Amino acid sequence: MRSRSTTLETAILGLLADSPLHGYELRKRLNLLLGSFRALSYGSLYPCLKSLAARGLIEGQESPDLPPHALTAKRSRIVYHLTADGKEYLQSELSTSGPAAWEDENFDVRFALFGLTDVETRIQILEGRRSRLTERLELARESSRGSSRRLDEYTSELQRHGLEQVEREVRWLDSLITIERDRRRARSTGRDEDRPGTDVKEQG
Amino acid sequence: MRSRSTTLETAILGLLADSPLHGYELRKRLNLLLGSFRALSYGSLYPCLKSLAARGLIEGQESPDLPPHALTAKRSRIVYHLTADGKEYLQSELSTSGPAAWEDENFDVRFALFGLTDVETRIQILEGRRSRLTERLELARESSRGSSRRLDEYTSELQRHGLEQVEREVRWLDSLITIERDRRRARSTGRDEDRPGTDVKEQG
DNA sequence: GCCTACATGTAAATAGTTACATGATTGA
DNA sequence: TCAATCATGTAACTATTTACATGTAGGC
Repeated sequence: MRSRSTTLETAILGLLADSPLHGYELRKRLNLLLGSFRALSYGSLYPCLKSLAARGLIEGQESPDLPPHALTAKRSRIVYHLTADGKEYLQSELSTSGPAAWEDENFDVRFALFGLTDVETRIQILEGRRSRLTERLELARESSRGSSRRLDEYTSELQRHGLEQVEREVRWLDSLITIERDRRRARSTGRDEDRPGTDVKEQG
Repeated sequence: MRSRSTTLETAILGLLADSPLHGYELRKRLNLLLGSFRALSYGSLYPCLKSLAARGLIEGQESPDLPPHALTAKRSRIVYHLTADGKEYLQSELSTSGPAAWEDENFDVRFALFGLTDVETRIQILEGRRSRLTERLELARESSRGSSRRLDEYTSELQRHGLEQVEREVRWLDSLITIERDRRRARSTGRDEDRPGTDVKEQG
């Protein structure tokens, strides 16, 4: 119970907001969610679930219903669902748009949960992320100019490639920002509801 | 002295192979080397230097020479240089090309030190890295096909973007592999020396 | 006088992974 | 019967950052 990563906690709460799940299944979804590689181990997942349960944000109950074709119950699995406190906490987390939301460690998870986030917050996070990346590009170019000794062939190729990847991500963000701004506009000219998220996810 | 990351150690030894440096300066170079962002803190650097010194791979001495315009010595700085053991160790590290060399944590450092690595090893690392990435692409595509429930709009966009970045890196590796194969060919048809690296870095 | 950069270092906190321990179920 | 997948969990280890502690030197 020593780790208290908001990243992992938010990801778990976000998935549980969709449907109740047990640890094993949760892990698979999490690995799918977070870029499909970057495996998360049980050693971090289960302690985190315990911690969330201890704080009353989720509740677990040993699965009562047997799977369709099973004769006896499998190894008892603990299905977790969000409590009212948990829902409230998740919504308050998802409505923040400070620097924490667009740093490397958190951005992916926050983006993956955009379906539960309102348009205004989505735009703020995307713009924050964008300025974070352009700031990096500035620093990198500045330090490569200011550096007295010029770099080794391979080192400079590594840097060039790194910068290119970041530039590409900035363009990706630009296209996303455009889309979200259009959505905001469409929303304000149409119905003027402002409930978070509910009308954003799934339209096909 | 509790951390023994080969990544950081190799990076330090690689930089010291070029010229002796003190910790403060070493950190700046390290941050330049490793993609120009991803700052490394003193809290990991200094303990690592101590550990390397304790194992006899590097040696530190309080700077004897004053900077040109100084009246008194600045706060004593400790300039580290590679020992004979350190050089040997570094060369043995740089001649390995196993999976460890192409995993995420190590690849960048190994690539940045290609100037001290021989052609054959360079090619093996690049090819290993390439197959590691294509393996990931396979897994990701497979799991997205096999997944029963289709993904949320934002989640699938995140995945699409992630896959695109990896695909791009594969093409980058392809071009590097081509270059290195040409070099190997040029080398074998020309002079047939096989000393590692010395004739690869700096030709302008 | 104060802020920035230089310079070295330690202790505690953070965020995980790996290896271990246990055991049921399913299919070849 | 043997391996793979399902399922939960703990202890030890790895690697790192953050905050602290200390002090010098140069510019405004």
